Amino acid sequence: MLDIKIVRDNPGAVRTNLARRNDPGVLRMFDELLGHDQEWRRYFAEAGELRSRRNKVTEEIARLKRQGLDASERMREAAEIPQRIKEVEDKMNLQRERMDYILMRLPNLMDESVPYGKDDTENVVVRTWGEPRKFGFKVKDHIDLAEALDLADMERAAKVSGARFYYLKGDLVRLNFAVVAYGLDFMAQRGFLPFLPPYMMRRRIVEGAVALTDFEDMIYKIEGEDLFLLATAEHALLGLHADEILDGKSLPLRYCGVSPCFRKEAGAHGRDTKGIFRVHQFEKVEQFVFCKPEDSPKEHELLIRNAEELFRSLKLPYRIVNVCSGDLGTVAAKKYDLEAWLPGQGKYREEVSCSNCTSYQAVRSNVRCRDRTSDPTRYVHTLNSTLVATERTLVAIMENYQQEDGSIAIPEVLVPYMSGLREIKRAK
RNA sequence: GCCGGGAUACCCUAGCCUGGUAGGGGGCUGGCUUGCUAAGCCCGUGUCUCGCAAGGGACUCGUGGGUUCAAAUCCCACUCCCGGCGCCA
Repeated sequence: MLDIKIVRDNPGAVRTNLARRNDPGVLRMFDELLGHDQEWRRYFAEAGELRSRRNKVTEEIARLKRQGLDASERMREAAEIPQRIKEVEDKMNLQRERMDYILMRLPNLMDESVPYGKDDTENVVVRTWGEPRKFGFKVKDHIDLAEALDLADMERAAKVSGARFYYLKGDLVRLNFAVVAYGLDFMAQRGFLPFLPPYMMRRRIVEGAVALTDFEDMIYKIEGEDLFLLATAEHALLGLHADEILDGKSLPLRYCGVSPCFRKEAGAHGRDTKGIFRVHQFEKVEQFVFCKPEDSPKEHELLIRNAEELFRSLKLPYRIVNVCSGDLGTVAAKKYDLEAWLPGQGKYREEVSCSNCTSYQAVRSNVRCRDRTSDPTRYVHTLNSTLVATERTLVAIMENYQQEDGSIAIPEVLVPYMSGLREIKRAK
């Protein structure tokens, strides 16, 4: 959510930035917002004057009564004010509701370095690491590998739970948790405090983190309760400090969360319908940072570097893209994706998404900071990045580490987390 | 799930019964004073809004309603915390 004060101070600059979204609806909403804000302030001032008068008369009544004098004339005068206050407040609240409606739907301001583009085909590659491996045999995709080695059961998952669910089996289950455990150690070594968050959250907390359009498309609701299934640990980590004023000296707060992630992904039909690349649940180790506004660009670079180091340690070739304006989404001011090379598809595919959300989530969730209690408060900046998301990373490992005999080698760094197992073969 | 107690500013706490300017302590901040392992005193300390500014005004006692000229205080609903009982991998 945009900070209304920033909007008031620089309406022209904010409008120019929003115009880069190339969405006429956004500009229309923005212009409406300015109108509602002016009206709101007018009614706000009027209500303030009325309350001021009422307070003065009320004080006078209290004074007269203390002195044992007759206050009935004053009380008659005061009696008519509450009705008028209510009328003005109703008008004021109507304007406020319309403002909030718009503010909850306007996207974040984009960073200047975001490239202009219509969709994900126009993201800009900023660097590439590693060479796609040359295979001396016919390469399989992860679906064929899983089937040949009996590492997953998609058909029975469809029977039990529907499309886009899966059973992992055998050593692939162990590899899944090896990746999580490795990721967790990796983060702890870098001073990120690990959290295992609640897997369900109230609406207020989710709304503090995501755009409302994403809400319906992505989040599972618990029937009959004000609870929603976690789509990423990011949301729960942000919610940790909702409505708090953080001590500036404690910033940056560098956290990591490990959790399952549940996603509806409505509208994604037709893409990646097979296999475990795009699914309704997976596990993820997530990086999350609360920092001072001036520090967010360098924290953003830190988070993407962490993800890169992890993928390098797994020896998975990847590239980093700077996500363009048309693919950026509502919440992030700037986003890097890490795309790993998938030999089975012959493409780089998204494994990691690393966002600088600036103050967008902090305003929605009301997270502020200050160095001294006598200083004014400021909204913090928040950043989040995948470190590693298991099912997608399993796909990358399976396809990149496949061997001519059909088995899959275990990346060196994961061997200790697999009790020394070095390759996954077909069980006898 | 049941019974009882509670939620006051950055932190702690008084006020609630009996409605009438939210008081005290700590912390932080700025200032003043005194010759010294520091102490004392004073201003400030949340949100919104009007104003170039100086400075006004409103709001804020867990949340939302209600009663009243006036609500931290009375009434209703809800949330969370603490204690006891019950249930429980």
